Amino acid sequence: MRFRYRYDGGMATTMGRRERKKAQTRQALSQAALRLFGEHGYDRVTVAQIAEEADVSVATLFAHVPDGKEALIFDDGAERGLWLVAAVRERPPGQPVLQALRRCLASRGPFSTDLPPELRRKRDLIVATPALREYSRKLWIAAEAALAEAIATDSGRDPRDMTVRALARYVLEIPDLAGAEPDPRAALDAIFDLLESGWPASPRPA
Amino acid sequence: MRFRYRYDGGMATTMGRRERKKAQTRQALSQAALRLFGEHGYDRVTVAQIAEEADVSVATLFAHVPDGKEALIFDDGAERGLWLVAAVRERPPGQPVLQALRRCLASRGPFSTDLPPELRRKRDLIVATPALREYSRKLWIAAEAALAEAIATDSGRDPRDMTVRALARYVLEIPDLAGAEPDPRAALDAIFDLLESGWPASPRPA
DNA sequence: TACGAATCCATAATGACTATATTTTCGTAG
DNA sequence: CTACGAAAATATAGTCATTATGGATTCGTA
Repeated sequence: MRFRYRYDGGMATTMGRRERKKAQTRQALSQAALRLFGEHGYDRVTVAQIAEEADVSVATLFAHVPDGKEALIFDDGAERGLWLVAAVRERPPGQPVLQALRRCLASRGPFSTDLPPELRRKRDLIVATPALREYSRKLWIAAEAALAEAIATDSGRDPRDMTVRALARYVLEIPDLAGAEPDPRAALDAIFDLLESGWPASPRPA
Repeated sequence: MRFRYRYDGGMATTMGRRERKKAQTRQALSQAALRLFGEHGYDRVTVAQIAEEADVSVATLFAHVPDGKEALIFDDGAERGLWLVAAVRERPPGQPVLQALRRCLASRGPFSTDLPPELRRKRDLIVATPALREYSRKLWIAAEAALAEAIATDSGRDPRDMTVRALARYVLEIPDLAGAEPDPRAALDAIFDLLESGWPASPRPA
Protein backbone atom coordinates (compact mmCIF):
# COMPACT_ATOMS: atom_id res chain seq x y z
CA MET A 1 0.00 0.00 0.00
CA ARG A 2 2.94 2.35 0.51
CA PHE A 3 4.29 4.48 -2.32
CA ARG A 4 1.29 3.83 -4.55
CA TYR A 5 1.31 7.48 -5.59
CA ARG A 6 5.00 8.23 -5.60
CA TYR A 7 6.37 10.18 -8.58
CA ASP A 8 7.74 7.76 -11.11
CA GLY A 9 9.21 9.88 -13.83
CA GLY A 10 6.27 10.76 -16.00
CA MET A 11 4.69 7.32 -16.04
CA ALA A 12 1.12 7.10 -14.88
CA THR A 13 1.42 7.37 -11.12
CA THR A 14 -1.45 5.03 -10.39
CA MET A 15 0.29 1.91 -11.64
CA GLY A 16 1.28 -0.73 -9.15
CA ARG A 17 4.52 -2.63 -9.36
CA ARG A 18 2.82 -5.16 -11.60
CA GLU A 19 1.77 -2.81 -14.37
CA ARG A 20 4.97 -0.87 -14.00
CA LYS A 21 7.04 -3.98 -14.64
CA LYS A 22 4.80 -4.84 -17.53
CA ALA A 23 5.39 -1.48 -19.18
CA GLN A 24 9.11 -1.79 -18.46
CA THR A 25 9.33 -5.16 -20.13
CA ARG A 26 7.35 -3.95 -23.12
CA GLN A 27 9.72 -1.04 -23.51
CA ALA A 28 12.77 -3.22 -23.07
CA LEU A 29 11.50 -5.42 -25.88
CA SER A 30 10.81 -2.44 -28.09
CA GLN A 31 14.26 -0.99 -27.52
CA ALA A 32 16.04 -4.31 -27.95
CA ALA A 33 14.20 -4.93 -31.20
CA LEU A 34 14.85 -1.44 -32.52
CA ARG A 35 18.54 -1.67 -31.75
CA LEU A 36 19.00 -5.12 -33.26
CA PHE A 37 16.93 -4.29 -36.34
CA GLY A 38 18.95 -1.16 -36.93
CA GLU A 39 22.20 -2.98 -36.42
CA HIS A 40 21.70 -6.17 -38.43
CA GLY A 41 18.57 -5.60 -40.51
CA TYR A 42 15.05 -6.76 -39.81
CA ASP A 43 15.12 -10.22 -41.34
CA ARG A 44 18.48 -11.18 -39.94
CA VAL A 45 17.28 -10.78 -36.38
CA THR A 46 15.28 -13.59 -34.77
CA VAL A 47 12.68 -13.12 -32.08
CA ALA A 48 14.79 -15.41 -29.91
CA GLN A 49 17.64 -12.90 -30.10
CA ILE A 50 15.33 -10.07 -29.16
CA ALA A 51 13.93 -12.00 -26.22
CA GLU A 52 17.47 -12.81 -25.13
CA GLU A 53 18.51 -9.17 -25.42
CA ALA A 54 15.54 -8.09 -23.30
CA ASP A 55 16.19 -10.94 -20.88
CA VAL A 56 12.81 -12.63 -21.17
CA SER A 57 11.68 -15.92 -22.63
CA VAL A 58 10.29 -16.15 -26.13
CA ALA A 59 6.89 -17.10 -24.72
CA THR A 60 6.91 -13.93 -22.65
CA LEU A 61 7.79 -11.89 -25.69
CA PHE A 62 4.71 -13.11 -27.48
CA ALA A 63 2.61 -12.56 -24.39
CA HIS A 64 3.61 -8.89 -24.51
CA VAL A 65 3.40 -8.47 -28.28
CA PRO A 66 0.75 -10.87 -29.58
CA ASP A 67 0.75 -9.27 -33.02
CA GLY A 68 4.19 -10.64 -33.74
CA LYS A 69 7.64 -9.58 -34.76
CA GLU A 70 6.72 -6.48 -36.74
CA ALA A 71 4.63 -5.08 -33.90
CA LEU A 72 7.64 -5.05 -31.57
CA ILE A 73 8.78 -1.54 -32.41
CA PHE A 74 5.29 -0.03 -32.60
CA ASP A 75 4.21 0.76 -29.07
CA ASP A 76 1.46 3.12 -30.24
CA GLY A 77 -0.81 0.89 -32.28
CA ALA A 78 -4.26 2.24 -31.50
CA GLU A 79 -3.51 5.91 -30.90
CA ARG A 80 -2.81 6.76 -34.51
CA GLY A 81 -6.43 6.65 -35.51
CA LEU A 82 -7.57 8.56 -32.46
CA TRP A 83 -5.48 11.56 -33.44
CA LEU A 84 -7.23 11.83 -36.79
CA VAL A 85 -10.70 11.27 -35.40
CA ALA A 86 -10.05 13.94 -32.78
CA ALA A 87 -8.71 16.26 -35.48
CA VAL A 88 -12.01 16.00 -37.32
CA ARG A 89 -14.21 16.34 -34.27
CA GLU A 90 -12.37 19.12 -32.51
CA ARG A 91 -11.33 21.28 -35.42
CA PRO A 92 -12.06 25.00 -35.23
CA PRO A 93 -15.30 26.27 -36.76
CA GLY A 94 -15.08 27.24 -40.40
CA GLN A 95 -12.39 24.70 -41.18
CA PRO A 96 -13.09 22.03 -43.80
CA VAL A 97 -12.58 18.39 -42.85
CA LEU A 98 -9.71 17.76 -45.22
CA GLN A 99 -7.81 20.75 -43.97
CA ALA A 100 -8.00 19.47 -40.41
CA LEU A 101 -6.77 16.08 -41.52
CA ARG A 102 -3.99 17.62 -43.56
CA ARG A 103 -2.72 19.61 -40.61
CA CYS A 104 -2.96 16.66 -38.28
CA LEU A 105 -1.04 14.34 -40.56
CA ALA A 106 1.53 17.02 -41.28
CA SER A 107 2.51 17.16 -37.65
CA ARG A 108 2.59 13.40 -37.01
CA GLY A 109 4.14 10.36 -38.57
CA PRO A 110 6.88 10.73 -41.11
CA PHE A 111 5.96 14.33 -41.90
CA SER A 112 7.08 16.27 -38.88
CA THR A 113 10.26 18.21 -39.52
CA ASP A 114 13.28 18.25 -37.20
CA LEU A 115 12.58 14.85 -35.72
CA PRO A 116 15.01 13.80 -32.98
CA PRO A 117 17.73 11.61 -34.51
CA GLU A 118 16.54 8.58 -32.60
CA LEU A 119 13.10 8.76 -34.18
CA ARG A 120 14.55 9.64 -37.53
CA ARG A 121 16.52 6.42 -37.54
CA LYS A 122 13.40 4.53 -36.58
CA ARG A 123 11.43 6.10 -39.39
CA ASP A 124 14.15 5.30 -41.92
CA LEU A 125 14.22 1.71 -40.75
CA ILE A 126 10.47 1.37 -41.19
CA VAL A 127 10.44 2.97 -44.62
CA ALA A 128 13.31 0.78 -45.79
CA THR A 129 11.89 -2.51 -44.47
CA PRO A 130 8.93 -3.88 -46.43
CA ALA A 131 7.52 -5.93 -43.56
CA LEU A 132 7.61 -2.97 -41.17
CA ARG A 133 6.24 -0.59 -43.74
CA GLU A 134 3.34 -2.88 -44.45
CA TYR A 135 2.59 -3.27 -40.79
CA SER A 136 2.71 0.47 -40.27
CA ARG A 137 0.21 0.91 -43.06
CA LYS A 138 -1.98 -1.74 -41.46
CA LEU A 139 -2.02 0.24 -38.26
CA TRP A 140 -3.21 3.33 -40.09
CA ILE A 141 -5.83 1.46 -42.11
CA ALA A 142 -7.19 -0.09 -38.92
CA ALA A 143 -8.66 3.31 -38.15
CA GLU A 144 -10.68 3.38 -41.36
CA ALA A 145 -14.05 2.63 -39.78
CA ALA A 146 -13.57 5.14 -36.98
CA LEU A 147 -12.43 7.88 -39.32
CA ALA A 148 -15.26 7.17 -41.73
CA GLU A 149 -17.67 7.41 -38.84
CA ALA A 150 -16.28 10.79 -37.85
CA ILE A 151 -16.41 12.12 -41.39
CA ALA A 152 -19.91 10.81 -41.94
CA THR A 153 -21.21 12.37 -38.75
CA ASP A 154 -19.62 15.64 -39.71
CA SER A 155 -20.99 15.77 -43.24
CA GLY A 156 -24.40 14.34 -42.45
CA ARG A 157 -23.93 11.23 -44.55
CA ASP A 158 -24.34 7.58 -43.80
CA PRO A 159 -21.23 6.05 -42.19
CA ARG A 160 -21.38 3.19 -44.69
CA ASP A 161 -21.51 5.53 -47.68
CA MET A 162 -18.81 4.29 -50.02
CA THR A 163 -17.62 7.80 -50.79
CA VAL A 164 -16.98 8.39 -47.11
CA ARG A 165 -15.20 5.10 -46.62
CA ALA A 166 -13.07 5.70 -49.68
CA LEU A 167 -12.08 9.13 -48.48
CA ALA A 168 -11.10 7.73 -45.10
CA ARG A 169 -9.07 4.98 -46.72
CA TYR A 170 -7.35 7.39 -49.06
CA VAL A 171 -6.37 9.71 -46.24
CA LEU A 172 -5.02 6.80 -44.21
CA GLU A 173 -3.03 5.61 -47.17
CA ILE A 174 -1.09 8.85 -47.33
CA PRO A 175 1.66 8.03 -44.82
CA ASP A 176 2.64 4.92 -46.77
CA LEU A 177 2.31 6.72 -50.06
CA ALA A 178 4.21 9.90 -49.24
CA GLY A 179 6.40 8.77 -46.36
CA ALA A 180 9.22 7.57 -48.57
CA GLU A 181 9.36 10.68 -50.75
CA PRO A 182 12.38 12.98 -50.65
CA ASP A 183 10.11 15.84 -49.58
CA PRO A 184 7.28 14.24 -47.61
CA ARG A 185 5.59 17.54 -46.82
CA ALA A 186 5.29 18.57 -50.45
CA ALA A 187 4.03 15.09 -51.29
CA LEU A 188 1.45 15.31 -48.55
CA ASP A 189 0.17 18.61 -49.88
CA ALA A 190 0.01 17.32 -53.44
CA ILE A 191 -2.12 14.37 -52.39
CA PHE A 192 -4.50 16.47 -50.32
CA ASP A 193 -4.89 18.85 -53.24
CA LEU A 194 -5.86 15.87 -55.36
CA LEU A 195 -8.41 14.73 -52.80
CA GLU A 196 -9.91 18.19 -52.56
CA SER A 197 -10.12 19.03 -56.23
CA GLY A 198 -10.17 15.68 -58.00
CA TRP A 199 -8.30 14.72 -61.13
CA PRO A 200 -8.83 17.11 -64.06
CA ALA A 201 -10.75 15.21 -66.73
CA SER A 202 -8.69 16.23 -69.70
CA PRO A 203 -10.08 14.17 -72.57
CA ARG A 204 -7.66 12.46 -74.91
CA PRO A 205 -6.86 14.50 -77.99
CA ALA A 206 -7.81 12.89 -81.28
CA MET B 1 9.92 -33.61 -83.21
CA ARG B 2 6.56 -35.03 -84.17
CA PHE B 3 3.36 -33.39 -82.99
CA ARG B 4 5.08 -30.19 -81.96
CA TYR B 5 2.31 -28.23 -83.60
CA ARG B 6 -0.68 -30.42 -82.90
CA TYR B 7 -3.82 -28.71 -81.61
CA ASP B 8 -3.86 -28.90 -77.83
CA GLY B 9 -7.09 -27.28 -76.81
CA GLY B 10 -6.26 -23.61 -76.80
CA MET B 11 -2.91 -23.87 -75.09
CA ALA B 12 0.05 -22.36 -76.85
CA THR B 13 0.87 -24.90 -79.50
CA THR B 14 4.59 -24.29 -79.44
CA MET B 15 5.16 -25.75 -75.97
CA GLY B 16 7.17 -28.90 -75.67
CA ARG B 17 6.31 -31.66 -73.27
CA ARG B 18 8.34 -29.95 -70.60
CA GLU B 19 6.45 -26.67 -70.54
CA ARG B 20 3.20 -28.48 -71.04
CA LYS B 21 3.77 -30.58 -67.95
CA LYS B 22 4.80 -27.48 -66.09
CA ALA B 23 1.56 -25.70 -66.91
CA GLN B 24 -0.40 -28.84 -66.04
CA THR B 25 1.20 -29.10 -62.65
CA ARG B 26 0.66 -25.43 -61.96
CA GLN B 27 -2.99 -25.78 -62.78
CA ALA B 28 -3.35 -28.94 -60.72
CA LEU B 29 -1.92 -27.07 -57.75
CA SER B 30 -4.25 -24.14 -58.31
CA GLN B 31 -7.30 -26.35 -58.53
CA ALA B 32 -6.33 -28.47 -55.56
CA ALA B 33 -5.74 -25.36 -53.46
CA LEU B 34 -9.00 -23.75 -54.52
CA ARG B 35 -11.00 -26.84 -53.74
CA LEU B 36 -9.41 -27.45 -50.36
CA PHE B 37 -9.61 -23.78 -49.36
CA GLY B 38 -13.26 -23.68 -50.29
CA GLU B 39 -13.97 -26.89 -48.45
CA HIS B 40 -12.11 -26.41 -45.18
CA GLY B 41 -11.11 -22.74 -45.06
CA TYR B 42 -7.80 -21.19 -45.96
CA ASP B 43 -5.97 -21.49 -42.64
CA ARG B 44 -7.05 -25.03 -41.96
CA VAL B 45 -5.39 -26.31 -45.10
CA THR B 46 -1.65 -26.95 -45.11
CA VAL B 47 0.59 -26.70 -48.13
CA ALA B 48 1.48 -30.33 -47.52
CA GLN B 49 -2.15 -31.29 -48.06
CA ILE B 50 -2.30 -29.28 -51.26
CA ALA B 51 0.88 -30.87 -52.56
CA GLU B 52 -0.50 -34.28 -51.69
CA GLU B 53 -3.77 -33.52 -53.46
CA ALA B 54 -1.90 -32.40 -56.57
CA ASP B 55 0.41 -35.41 -56.27
CA VAL B 56 3.67 -33.50 -56.07
CA SER B 57 6.20 -32.98 -53.30
CA VAL B 58 6.15 -29.88 -51.14
CA ALA B 59 9.48 -28.81 -52.63
CA THR B 60 7.96 -28.98 -56.09
CA LEU B 61 4.98 -26.95 -54.96
CA PHE B 62 7.26 -24.13 -53.90
CA ALA B 63 9.25 -24.45 -57.09
CA HIS B 64 6.06 -23.75 -59.03
CA VAL B 65 4.67 -21.08 -56.71
CA PRO B 66 7.63 -19.27 -55.12
CA ASP B 67 5.41 -16.53 -53.72
CA GLY B 68 3.89 -18.93 -51.25
CA LYS B 69 0.59 -20.29 -50.09
CA GLU B 70 -1.57 -17.29 -50.95
CA ALA B 71 -0.28 -17.15 -54.52
CA LEU B 72 -1.50 -20.68 -55.22
CA ILE B 73 -4.93 -19.68 -56.48
CA PHE B 74 -3.76 -16.62 -58.42
CA ASP B 75 -2.48 -17.80 -61.76
CA ASP B 76 -2.70 -14.33 -63.28
CA GLY B 77 -0.30 -12.27 -61.20
CA ALA B 78 1.20 -9.86 -63.69
CA GLU B 79 -1.64 -9.46 -66.17
CA ARG B 80 -3.86 -7.37 -63.92
CA GLY B 81 -1.74 -4.27 -64.29
CA LEU B 82 -1.35 -4.71 -68.03
CA TRP B 83 -5.10 -4.45 -68.56
CA LEU B 84 -5.23 -1.06 -66.91
CA VAL B 85 -2.16 0.28 -68.65
CA ALA B 86 -3.59 -0.87 -71.97
CA ALA B 87 -6.93 0.71 -71.09
CA VAL B 88 -5.20 4.07 -70.66
CA ARG B 89 -3.03 3.80 -73.76
CA GLU B 90 -5.58 2.40 -76.17
CA ARG B 91 -8.68 4.30 -75.12
CA PRO B 92 -10.74 6.00 -77.83
CA PRO B 93 -9.99 9.66 -78.59
CA GLY B 94 -11.97 12.14 -76.55
CA GLN B 95 -12.23 9.87 -73.52
CA PRO B 96 -10.74 11.03 -70.20
CA VAL B 97 -8.25 8.79 -68.42
CA LEU B 98 -10.44 8.08 -65.45
CA GLN B 99 -13.33 7.03 -67.59
CA ALA B 100 -11.18 4.47 -69.38
CA LEU B 101 -9.99 3.10 -66.06
CA ARG B 102 -13.50 3.03 -64.70
CA ARG B 103 -14.75 1.00 -67.62
CA CYS B 104 -11.81 -1.34 -67.52
CA LEU B 105 -12.18 -2.07 -63.81
CA ALA B 106 -15.93 -2.44 -64.17
CA SER B 107 -15.48 -5.37 -66.52
CA ARG B 108 -12.75 -7.14 -64.58
CA GLY B 109 -12.13 -8.33 -61.09
CA PRO B 110 -14.98 -8.51 -58.63
CA PHE B 111 -17.13 -6.09 -60.61
CA SER B 112 -18.24 -8.06 -63.63
CA THR B 113 -21.84 -9.16 -63.36
CA ASP B 114 -23.08 -12.70 -64.07
CA LEU B 115 -19.80 -14.35 -63.24
CA PRO B 116 -19.76 -18.13 -63.75
CA PRO B 117 -20.50 -19.83 -60.41
CA GLU B 118 -17.02 -21.28 -60.24
CA LEU B 119 -15.42 -17.86 -60.36
CA ARG B 120 -18.04 -16.42 -58.06
CA ARG B 121 -17.10 -18.94 -55.39
CA LYS B 122 -13.47 -18.06 -55.89
CA ARG B 123 -14.18 -14.36 -55.50
CA ASP B 124 -16.20 -14.94 -52.34
CA LEU B 125 -13.39 -17.01 -50.89
CA ILE B 126 -10.86 -14.27 -51.56
CA VAL B 127 -13.04 -11.52 -50.15
CA ALA B 128 -13.78 -13.53 -47.03
CA THR B 129 -10.16 -14.56 -46.34
CA PRO B 130 -7.91 -11.77 -45.04
CA ALA B 131 -4.67 -13.33 -46.23
CA LEU B 132 -6.01 -13.86 -49.74
CA ARG B 133 -7.59 -10.44 -49.87
CA GLU B 134 -4.33 -8.82 -48.86
CA TYR B 135 -2.41 -10.74 -51.44
CA SER B 136 -4.90 -9.82 -54.12
CA ARG B 137 -4.48 -6.18 -53.21
CA LYS B 138 -0.72 -6.61 -53.39
CA LEU B 139 -1.03 -7.90 -56.93
CA TRP B 140 -2.98 -4.81 -57.94
CA ILE B 141 -0.65 -2.41 -56.18
CA ALA B 142 2.33 -4.02 -57.89
CA ALA B 143 1.17 -2.27 -61.05
CA GLU B 144 1.41 1.16 -59.47
CA ALA B 145 4.60 2.24 -61.19
CA ALA B 146 3.45 1.05 -64.61
CA LEU B 147 0.06 2.70 -64.30
CA ALA B 148 1.62 5.93 -63.04
CA GLU B 149 3.93 5.87 -66.01
CA ALA B 150 1.00 5.50 -68.40
CA ILE B 151 -0.98 8.28 -66.76
CA ALA B 152 2.04 10.57 -66.67
CA THR B 153 2.81 10.03 -70.31
CA ASP B 154 -0.78 10.71 -71.18
CA SER B 155 -1.13 13.90 -69.19
CA GLY B 156 2.31 15.27 -69.95
CA ARG B 157 3.48 15.16 -66.35
CA ASP B 158 6.53 13.67 -64.73
CA PRO B 159 6.09 9.96 -63.92
CA ARG B 160 7.36 10.60 -60.42
CA ASP B 161 4.87 13.40 -59.79
CA MET B 162 3.24 12.56 -56.49
CA THR B 163 -0.20 13.47 -57.77
CA VAL B 164 0.13 10.93 -60.54
CA ARG B 165 1.44 8.21 -58.25
CA ALA B 166 -1.33 8.87 -55.76
CA LEU B 167 -3.98 8.66 -58.45
CA ALA B 168 -2.55 5.36 -59.67
CA ARG B 169 -2.48 4.00 -56.14
CA TYR B 170 -6.00 5.14 -55.44
CA VAL B 171 -7.35 3.51 -58.59
CA LEU B 172 -5.56 0.27 -57.78
CA GLU B 173 -6.97 0.33 -54.28
CA ILE B 174 -10.51 0.23 -55.59
CA PRO B 175 -10.92 -3.53 -55.97
CA ASP B 176 -10.02 -4.09 -52.34
CA LEU B 177 -12.11 -1.17 -51.22
CA ALA B 178 -15.29 -1.85 -53.20
CA GLY B 179 -14.99 -5.57 -53.84
CA ALA B 180 -16.70 -6.56 -50.60
CA GLU B 181 -19.65 -4.18 -50.97
CA PRO B 182 -23.17 -5.54 -51.50
CA ASP B 183 -23.31 -3.62 -54.78
CA PRO B 184 -19.74 -3.46 -56.11
CA ARG B 185 -20.70 -1.61 -59.27
CA ALA B 186 -22.37 1.24 -57.42
CA ALA B 187 -19.41 1.41 -55.04
CA LEU B 188 -17.01 1.55 -57.96
CA ASP B 189 -18.90 4.44 -59.49
CA ALA B 190 -19.05 6.32 -56.21
CA ILE B 191 -15.29 6.09 -55.78
CA PHE B 192 -14.54 7.18 -59.33
CA ASP B 193 -16.86 10.13 -58.88
CA LEU B 194 -14.86 11.08 -55.82
CA LEU B 195 -11.60 10.83 -57.73
CA GLU B 196 -12.95 12.94 -60.56
CA SER B 197 -14.57 15.69 -58.53
CA GLY B 198 -12.79 15.65 -55.19
CA TRP B 199 -14.32 15.97 -51.76
CA PRO B 200 -16.58 19.02 -51.35
CA ALA B 201 -14.87 21.33 -48.87
CA SER B 202 -17.86 22.12 -46.74
CA PRO B 203 -16.46 24.16 -43.85
CA ARG B 204 -17.57 23.33 -40.35
CA PRO B 205 -20.49 25.44 -39.18
CA ALA B 206 -19.82 27.59 -36.13
C1' DT C 1 22.73 -42.33 -78.11
C1' DA C 2 24.71 -39.23 -74.99
C1' DC C 3 25.17 -35.03 -72.60
C1' DG C 4 23.63 -30.81 -70.15
C1' DA C 5 19.90 -28.58 -68.17
C1' DA C 6 15.65 -28.49 -65.98
C1' DT C 7 12.77 -30.80 -62.78
C1' DC C 8 11.61 -33.52 -59.09
C1' DC C 9 12.08 -35.58 -54.71
C1' DA C 10 13.30 -36.81 -49.77
C1' DT C 11 15.34 -34.89 -46.03
C1' DA C 12 16.65 -31.69 -42.83
C1' DA C 13 16.96 -27.23 -41.30
C1' DT C 14 15.26 -22.40 -39.86
C1' DG C 15 12.19 -19.42 -37.76
C1' DA C 16 7.67 -17.54 -36.40
C1' DC C 17 4.17 -18.63 -33.70
C1' DT C 18 0.89 -21.65 -30.46
C1' DA C 19 -0.37 -24.87 -26.68
C1' DT C 20 0.33 -26.70 -22.27
C1' DA C 21 1.59 -27.47 -17.89
C1' DT C 22 4.47 -25.74 -14.08
C1' DT C 23 6.42 -22.26 -11.30
C1' DT C 24 7.11 -17.53 -9.72
C1' DT C 25 5.47 -12.99 -8.43
C1' DC C 26 2.16 -9.68 -7.00
C1' DG C 27 -1.99 -7.66 -4.84
C1' DT C 28 -4.81 -8.04 -1.15
C1' DA C 29 -7.79 -9.83 2.34
C1' DG C 30 -7.61 -11.77 6.75
C1' DC D 1 2.67 -10.81 8.64
C1' DT D 2 0.60 -14.63 6.11
C1' DA D 3 -1.91 -17.07 2.98
C1' DC D 4 -4.54 -17.34 -1.12
C1' DG D 5 -6.00 -16.40 -5.98
C1' DA D 6 -4.86 -13.99 -10.16
C1' DA D 7 -1.50 -12.52 -13.31
C1' DA D 8 2.77 -13.26 -15.44
C1' DA D 9 6.93 -15.87 -16.69
C1' DT D 10 9.01 -20.09 -17.95
C1' DA D 11 10.42 -24.44 -20.19
C1' DT D 12 9.04 -27.60 -23.39
C1' DA D 13 7.15 -29.43 -27.28
C1' DG D 14 4.58 -28.89 -31.35
C1' DT D 15 2.70 -26.89 -35.96
C1' DC D 16 3.42 -24.79 -40.13
C1' DA D 17 5.44 -22.14 -43.97
C1' DT D 18 9.50 -21.65 -46.29
C1' DT D 19 14.43 -22.48 -47.63
C1' DA D 20 18.63 -25.27 -48.41
C1' DT D 21 20.96 -29.40 -49.96
C1' DG D 22 22.13 -33.17 -52.64
C1' DG D 23 20.88 -36.92 -55.34
C1' DA D 24 17.84 -39.02 -58.85
C1' DT D 25 14.94 -38.50 -63.12
C1' DT D 26 13.32 -36.60 -67.21
C1' DC D 27 13.64 -33.78 -71.28
C1' DG D 28 15.50 -31.33 -75.28
C1' DT D 29 18.84 -31.59 -78.43
C1' DA D 30 23.09 -32.38 -80.75
